[in-house]
This record gives sequence, C-alpha cells and structure tokens, in this order.
Amino acid sequence: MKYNKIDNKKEKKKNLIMDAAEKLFIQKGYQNTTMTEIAKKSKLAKGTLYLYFSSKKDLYFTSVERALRTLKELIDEGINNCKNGFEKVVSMGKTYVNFSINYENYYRLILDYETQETKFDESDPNVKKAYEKSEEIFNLLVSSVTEGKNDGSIDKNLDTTKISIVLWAEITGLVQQVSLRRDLYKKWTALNPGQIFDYYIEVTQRMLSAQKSY
Amino acid sequence: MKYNKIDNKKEKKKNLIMDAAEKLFIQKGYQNTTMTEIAKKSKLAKGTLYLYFSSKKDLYFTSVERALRTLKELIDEGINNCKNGFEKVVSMGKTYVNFSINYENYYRLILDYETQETKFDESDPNVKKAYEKSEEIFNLLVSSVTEGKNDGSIDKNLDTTKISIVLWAEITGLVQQVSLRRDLYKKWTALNPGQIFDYYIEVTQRMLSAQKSY
Amino acid sequence: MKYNKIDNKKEKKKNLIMDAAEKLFIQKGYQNTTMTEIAKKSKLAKGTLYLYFSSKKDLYFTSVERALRTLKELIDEGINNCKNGFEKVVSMGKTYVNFSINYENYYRLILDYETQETKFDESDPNVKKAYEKSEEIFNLLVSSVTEGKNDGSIDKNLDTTKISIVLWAEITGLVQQVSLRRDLYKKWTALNPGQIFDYYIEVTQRMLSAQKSY
Amino acid sequence: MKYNKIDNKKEKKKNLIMDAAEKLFIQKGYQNTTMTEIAKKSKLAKGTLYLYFSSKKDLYFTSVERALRTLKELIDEGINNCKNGFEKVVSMGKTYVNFSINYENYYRLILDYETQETKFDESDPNVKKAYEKSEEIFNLLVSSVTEGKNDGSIDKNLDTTKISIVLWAEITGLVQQVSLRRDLYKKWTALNPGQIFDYYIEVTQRMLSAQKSY
DNA sequence: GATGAATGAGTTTTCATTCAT
DNA sequence: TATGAATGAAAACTCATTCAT
Repeated sequence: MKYNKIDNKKEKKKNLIMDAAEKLFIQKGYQNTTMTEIAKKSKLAKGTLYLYFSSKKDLYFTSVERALRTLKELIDEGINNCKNGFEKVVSMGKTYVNFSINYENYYRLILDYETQETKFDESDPNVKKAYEKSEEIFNLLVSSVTEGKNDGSIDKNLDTTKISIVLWAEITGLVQQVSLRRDLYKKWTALNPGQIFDYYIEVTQRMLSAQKSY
Repeated sequence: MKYNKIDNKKEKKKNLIMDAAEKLFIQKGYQNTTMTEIAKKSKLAKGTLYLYFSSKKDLYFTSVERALRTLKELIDEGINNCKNGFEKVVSMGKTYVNFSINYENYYRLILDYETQETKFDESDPNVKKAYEKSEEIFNLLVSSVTEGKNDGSIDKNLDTTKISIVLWAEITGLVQQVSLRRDLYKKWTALNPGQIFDYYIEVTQRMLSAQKSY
Repeated sequence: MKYNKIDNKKEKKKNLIMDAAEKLFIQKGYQNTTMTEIAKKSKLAKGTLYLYFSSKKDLYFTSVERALRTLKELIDEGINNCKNGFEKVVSMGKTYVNFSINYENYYRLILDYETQETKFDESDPNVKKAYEKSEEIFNLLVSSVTEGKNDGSIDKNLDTTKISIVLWAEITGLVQQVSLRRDLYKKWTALNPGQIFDYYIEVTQRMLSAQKSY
Repeated sequence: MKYNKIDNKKEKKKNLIMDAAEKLFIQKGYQNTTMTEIAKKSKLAKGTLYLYFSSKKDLYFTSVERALRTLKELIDEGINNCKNGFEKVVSMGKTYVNFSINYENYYRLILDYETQETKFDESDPNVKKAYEKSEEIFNLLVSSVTEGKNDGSIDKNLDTTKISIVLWAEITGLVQQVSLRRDLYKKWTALNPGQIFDYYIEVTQRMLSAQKSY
C-alpha cells in the first residue's frame, strides 16, 4: 500500500516532467531542448530531473512511449465497438486522425520520434521498445483487414498485406502533412483539418468497401 | 572563359562537399553531424569547408536546395510528355516515387529537411527559399488537376484543392513510410518498394479516372 | 536575508574571477587572453566562468567598470575634505596618481581599456557605460575649476574648459607614461614614480595658483 | 645599378603594403586586422604579402619603425634651425604636435604600438628596435634641456632629468588625449586640437623660461 | 614574382551530467 | 528528496601561414 502511494506520487512527478519536456521537444526538437529549459518549465531544479529519469534520452523515450501507449489504448477502445473488419479499419483511421487533433502534443512527439527514428541508435533498448509499439498497431490493422475479408465486409480480391501497408502509409502520411503543413494549407485553402480528413475517408471507403469490385 | 572555368571548378568542389555532407546529414541528422566529420568524409580540412560555405547551416540548406531543384526538374521533364491532366498527375506521382529510389540521398535529405522544418527559424531566408520550392511543386499539381478536369481526363466532380492535398499527402506519406520503414516492411512482407508503389498507383488511378463517377 | 547571502556569495565569486581575469588582461591584453587561461588562473572550470559572465566581453567590461567605479569613489572621497576649488583640483590629481600606484591593476585595466576604446564597437552598451564614467570624472574637474575661480583660489584669467582639458591630459599622460615606461625611466633616472609626480604637482601648482597672474 | 632599381621597386611595394596595413591596424588594432583584409586593401594576393614581409608581426613592426623614423627625422630637422636649448625644447613639442596632425596615421600607429608595447614579447628584436627609437628621441630632449641650462635659456634651478620626463610625459599625454578623445572634446568644447596645443605651449613656456625663477 | 586554395591549431561557447549540501 | 554550482568534453568557426601552379 505504502509503496503504491509512493509509486503513484513518483509517477505523477514523472508525468509532470514529461508534460513540460514534451512541449519543448515538439517545439524545438530533441537536440535543441536543454535540460535547463525542461527544469525551468517543470519548475524543478536540474538535478531533480535526474532523480526521475536517468538521462535526457530516457526522458525523451519515456515520453514517446507514453504517447504511443495512449494511442494504442484509444485504438483498442475504438475497435471494441465495431461489428466487422471494415468498420475496424475505418475506426483505426478515425482514431488516428482524432488522436492527432485531441492529443496534439502526443501526436507531434510520436511524429518527431518516427521521423528521427533512423538517427537514434537502433540497438538502444528504448528505441526497440517504441519500435515494437508501432508494430503492434500495424498488426492490428492487418488482422482487421483479414477479419473484414472473412466476414465479407472487405473486398476479397484485395491483397491483405499490400492494402494494409498502403492504407497505413496513406493515413499516416495524410495526417503528418496536415499537421506539419497546417499553416501552408491554411494559406492555400479554407479547409480545416477535419474537412480534409473527412474527404479522404469518404474517397477511401469507396475504394475499400466490398460492394465495389476492383 | 577563364572565369567560367574557375566557377566550374568551384562549383564542382561545392558539389563534392555537399555529396559528403548529404550522406552524413541523412544518416545522423543536421544536429548530430559535425563539420569535422564532413571535412573528414570529403577529405578536406575543416577550414576549407568555410571557403565554400559560410556556415554549417549554409551548407545544409544549399544541399537541400540542390535536391529540391533536381526533383523539380525531373517533375517538369516528366510532365512535358503528357497529353492530358490525368497523365500529368500520374506522372508527378511516378516521378516522385522514382526520385525517392534513384536519387535516394536527395530524397532523404529533403525528407529530413521537411520533417525538421518547423524547428528551423522560419524567418531565415534559406528556409523561406526551400519553402517556396515545395510550394511550386504543389502548385504544379493543382494546375494539372485543373487541366485534367477541363480536358475531361479527371472526374469533374472532384474538388480541385481537396483532391490535390489528399493526393500529395498520400503520395508523400506513402513514399516516406516506404523509405523510413524499408527494413520494417521487408520484415513484414516480401514486397519491394516498387511493388507497393505500383499497387498504390493502380488503386488510386481508378479513384481518380473520369470513367468512374463517385 | 537568505537572498542577500546568496547574492553576496555570487558577488564574491564574480570578484574572484575578475581578479584573475584582470591580471591576464593587463599582462597580455584583451585579445591575447583566453578563457581557458582565466579559468586556470581562477582555479575554476571554463564552463563555470559562463555561470557568472555571459561572455568574455562581459567579463572584461564588468572588470573595467569595477575599476572605474573604484576610481570615481576615491576621487569623490578625496574631494569631500577640500575647502576650495584649487584644493579639489589638486586632490583629484593626487588621487589619480595614488590610484595608479595603490590600485595598480585597476589602473592598468582602465588604461588598457581606454587606449583600445576606439577598437571596440562604440554602439555596445558596455562601451557606452564606461565612456560615461570617464565623462563624470572630467565633469567633476570642470566644476572644481569653476568653483576655484569663484572662490578666488584659482586664477580668474584661466579659461575653464581649456585648462581643464590641459590639466586632465597632462595628469593622465604623465601617469600613463610613468606606468607604461616604469622600467625605461628606472634605467634613465634614480627617481621613483612618487618623486616624479611630486615634481609635476609642484611645478603645476605654481602655474595654477591665483597668487601668480599669467 | 640594377640591384638598386630592384631594391627600389621592392621598397615601393613594401611601402604600398604598409600604407594599407597601417590604416587597418589603426582602425581595428593589430589583432583584429587580418592578412586577408590587408591583401584586399593593398590589391594584392595574400601570398604576395609574404614575399615582402616574413610575417604579420614583421609587417606591423616595420610599419611602426617607418613611422618612428619619420618622426625622428622631423624632430632633427626642426631642431637644426634653433639657436638655443629652450627653442629646441619648444621645437620638439611643436614638431610632435604637428606630426600628430600632419602624419595622423603614423602618429596613431606609434600610439597603438606604444600602448600595446608591454603586450609584445620584449625579447623580440623588432620590439627592441622600436624601443631604441623612442629612447633616441628622449635623449635628444635631455640634451636640449642641458644645452638650454648651459646657454642660459632655461632656468638653471630645474632638475634636468625630472623636467625632461615631466615635459615628455605632458606633451605625449596631451597629444594622445586630444587624438584619442577628439570626438569627446568636440562635444565638450568648441576648441580644435591646434588651439588646445597652443594653450598648452603658452602656459608651459612660462613655466620653463629662464626669466621666471621658481 | 604572383596567386589564392588549402590547412589545422586555437578560440569562444554550450550543455548533459554529477555531487556536496 | 531536492538543489543548483561546477565540470569539461565537444562544437562551430577563424586566420596566419604554406605551397603548387
């Protein structure tokens, strides 16, 4: 009991630090964020950070992990209420889009991490851990497509792996573009992110649905 | 004549340095690449780099610019032989895909730049310049879609801006995913990048073509 | 209370660093003194210097300011006990001479600063600040001469501005010569600085005093 | 003959380089002046400078020497037409003042050199050489005072060494102040340098002349 | 003689991490 | 636990000097 309370307290402080760190990592990137800034933003002393995280890297990866875990939880939640594979696939896309809007900081941190991924040392256990989290999500997509082809909600002629890759790439690409280039797109068009996503989903659902036969 | 020769020589050396720098920027990112490493890789002394580029930033942005210029040239070239808007749009996608394969370093450098873009000082003229280059390409896509709708090769019911954004986000997202996650995908599937792209293009062409009416 | 203690501690450390830096600046000049040397001399790590001074320039100018402030305080002190303008002028000269002997490092630092003054960026606020300090001292001389002419202790026929400039130039010139060329003069004569200054003051007092009429 | 011509040509080029270097040394100081700038200003290639001067230091000291030699020549010239010691002393002061006005660059270079003197390596033969030149001038002053005391034009009660030191310090101090602080003095008074010098000479002549007895 | 590209040692500054209090 | 002063390795950049042409 007592340990739990302590752990809980510790966990809360860790979250506090990550909340501060996250914002800076997003804004300025991993390299340009200093421990001094993180300490200042979290209103703690520099040394204190090292009581909760062993290094700057640890702090970064733990933050990324928290974000990925949250995304995974939301996706799982969304899928639970779906009655067939097609709906699951659509739900995953919608959840991802909503995540990027409602948990903007988490989303941007994941993005920062993924685009930098190759620059981190692959053998680092933290890197591997985050890698696996991404894989879990992709596997969920593959199994949903399979389920859909089996229950007849997704066109049987589609290649499971191919379409999964394409779909995941499309959705992540789209969300990233909209997120990174929000200001640019605002300049080019009056559309807000939601409208662009809706349009994409509308166009893509038709491509995917079993009623049409490609 | 003499001046041309000198300029040419200087240009060649600049390219030599950029070739070396590029690889490091891609591998380790802008921040993690040091001028000492670049010097070593290009087999020159550190000071020599500063004879050709005023700063590390200058070297980076000039490299990005070279890559973007090359992409733009290839796209222009590809479009020239197309007989209608639909073909132009398809050509742009194909060129982009091929660019990511044939000019892998250039592609990855652009990617590195674009994903870090928000972390650079926006008011920097170099940043603005690269920004504009991206815009040019997007504008080309918009005008190709417009042309396609006019010449009847693209479905008139599609919203020009919306579909342009979606298409560009899809294609860049797809290429990025395939590029960044090449090893991951290799693990998941036997498909090579080319096959994934072909599949995407096949699926998308149907969505776009005027014959079908969504 | 606690804050005072902290501030005091910080101030002491700053003084410690300045003491070390000063000696090097005097010996080798601003340019030829490196932060590494200053760190070594003050027995601190290089990085520590930057906890107390934002840059080498800051360290230099803060040291100059401390020296000028001290000089100004001594002059003010000396003037307080004078009963007429003539005595004030003489007091200023004596204080300046004594300062150059008793606070040799401070004096030499000011000298180093003033002879390099034109090489610093005039628009720098630090430069301006030091400039003003010098002006304050000159103004004090002018007002003392004026006072002396009014109270009858200085010859009324003398032009206030002219004589102030000449006196100040003479005294600073003399002190500088004696300071810079100490070794040279030692070679030429058995006189020590004090004797030279006394001789100058003796000769000059006559020139200045109201009893004689030039 | 031929050698003379070559030497002459070489000498001319050396002077050309020194003219350019001098201006930069005065403006920005020895340290802040780069060989590249000197090359540019003298419209020669950087490597060419090293054909005429073995190092930056050599270039600097040779320039200083040229300036000191010129001053010495002017002083000698001025002294030649004087009929007694008193006149010689006055002539030296006037020549020095005029030198600071008519050969401003030379004067400022000497000044820069002398105020930095202690920062140069004393054992350097170039430093010694310049040192000796200064000594020659001072010795000339001492012998003029002696001559004046002998020929009755200077008050016999004055101590030769003391008064020589004081006079030389005063005049060099005054000229330096006026030169370094020209802008400052312009702000404080409408007097031009010439007027300040005249005033000094007028005041000092009285102090010195044999008619008065101190 | 003349050139200017190339060199690399040396400079200022930053910042993750440690540790005495 | 919490602090923040101290550390020193590492980075970008400069510039006197050399040397092949």
